[in-house]
Amino acid sequence: MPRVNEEIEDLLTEWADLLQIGGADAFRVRAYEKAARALGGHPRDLRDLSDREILAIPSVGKHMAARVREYLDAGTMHELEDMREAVPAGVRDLMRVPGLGPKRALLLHQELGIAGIGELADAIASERVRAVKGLGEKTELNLFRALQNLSRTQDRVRIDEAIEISLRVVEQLENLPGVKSIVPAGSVRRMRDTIGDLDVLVASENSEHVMGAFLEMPDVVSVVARGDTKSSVVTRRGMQIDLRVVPANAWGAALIYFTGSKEHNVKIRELAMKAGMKLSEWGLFRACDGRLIAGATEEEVYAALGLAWIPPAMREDTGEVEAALAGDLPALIEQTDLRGDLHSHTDLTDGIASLDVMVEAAAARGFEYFAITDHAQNLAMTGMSREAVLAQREKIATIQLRFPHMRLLHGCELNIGRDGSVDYDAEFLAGFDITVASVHSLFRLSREETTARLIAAARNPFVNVIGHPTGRLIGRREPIDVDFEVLFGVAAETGTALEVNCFPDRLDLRDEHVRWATRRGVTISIATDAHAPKHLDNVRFGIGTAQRGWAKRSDVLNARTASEVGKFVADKRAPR
DNA sequence: GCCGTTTTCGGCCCGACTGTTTTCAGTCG
Repeated sequence: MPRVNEEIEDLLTEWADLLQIGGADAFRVRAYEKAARALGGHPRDLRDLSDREILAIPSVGKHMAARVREYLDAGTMHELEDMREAVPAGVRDLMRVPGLGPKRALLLHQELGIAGIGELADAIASERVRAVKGLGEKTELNLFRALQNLSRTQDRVRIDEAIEISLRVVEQLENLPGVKSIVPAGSVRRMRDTIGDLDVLVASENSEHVMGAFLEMPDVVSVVARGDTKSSVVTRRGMQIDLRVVPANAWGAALIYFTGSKEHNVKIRELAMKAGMKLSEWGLFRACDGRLIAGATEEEVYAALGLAWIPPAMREDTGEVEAALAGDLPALIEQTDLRGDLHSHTDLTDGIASLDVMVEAAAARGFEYFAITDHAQNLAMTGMSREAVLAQREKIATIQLRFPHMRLLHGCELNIGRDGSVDYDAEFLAGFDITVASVHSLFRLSREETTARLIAAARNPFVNVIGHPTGRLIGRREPIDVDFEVLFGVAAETGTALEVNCFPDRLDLRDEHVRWATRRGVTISIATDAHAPKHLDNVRFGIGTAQRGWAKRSDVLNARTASEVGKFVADKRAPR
């Protein structure tokens, strides 16, 4: 169930859409959108705020505050109900079709009585759309394609796939004459967990070659837009790729613009405006005479706005601009800060590589320590018996001799039972250097039962890390329903770390939960859960997720030394 | 509808591309 903050965000966003369809003033619409975002992203639960505190939220004025209050008290916003009456259901749905905004959605409803995506498809099939004044054959064809694409790309692409596709585009274009720089920008650069479409930025004084090559890439099935500086294509699997070409002196400004997010861009453009400047992808200019102030690098553009350089992962307008203005941007965790990995598997359980191979792969990455955490006995089919555990421990002791610079930790991934209990008895658990405990079953329990289950595990003195705490599998399995505020409180109190699992289809905890957890004082473990040597490279996705959650080095367990990790474990085991 | 250490009224982010237009509205990011 979403937090009340998100419920209110959804309602005000819907309200903004309905206003837009009704032809309301664009700035009024934007006021609703801004308020929706401000309320949805507010760190505290709106139920816990006084009226005065709600009114103090930026972009929330007395009208919005009154609506929030009405919703909190009565569970409804009566004016919104009225709006819904006025705009036929389904018209708003039409706006999901790329190429259809509020104006055309309303036009299609007024002229053809269309009130839904299915009806739109029928109207296109019977060539009625082209007959509407202001639309035409081309528009009809574009809408047809957009509808086809919509069904194909319901699912966003995972970050790892998106990076791979971007790099293929880069490879095909980087050696063309005149290309000075080329990078994937957009949400890939911000390391979002899933990606809608790809943005690639090129620095070149002459866009002709690169544009031509882009439009003719083998994977391209249709060209959505083509221009001198900007083109968009759709690939065979339905992914849209935008290419933007700018001169080198605008590189920084364009990189900011094209990295986004949109909300971040709007925020810093407002900042520029207030300071008598104008920011666009072409540079930062003096408003009075249009003179260029900055543009070649991101750093100089941010600096001219009075901001430190903001890491791409933070650019979501969730407070980073304010933090940069105040000069207290956090120093984010970097991949180079990580000293080891605290979650990995071998072919003793469900990994595909032997202990030796995994250890060698970890050593090759320069780790100072490496925990082997194969599955505990209760995991059907693959879990380790006690004998297998002890045999592995002996083997690790032998291998350790070959790796004097990397401390091997013998750990285990425990299974959290329905009641929060884990495998083995206390005495046996005490033999491990560290443990990870994870939910591997019963993902659909109630929030109460799930929360109780996880806090019971967290209170176990022999549980050091909760692995992939929500169990989500992106695009395949919903997260378990847990009261995070309670879980984070207990994790902080008991000295239990929560994992940021680096698998690109997990990224669990996710970005916003990392931020919430670390704010509550929870330690996180950025762990690969590697089942093969190449999985150790997934750490960059975990780092991206942690950065999106504003995690600092001090928040991260495996950024500490081996002896500090040992102390983290010992402290929890010590009787209080 | 929100906001203000220049303003309580008059502003509000910026530019590219498309299609159906005779000069620009709509959409997108």
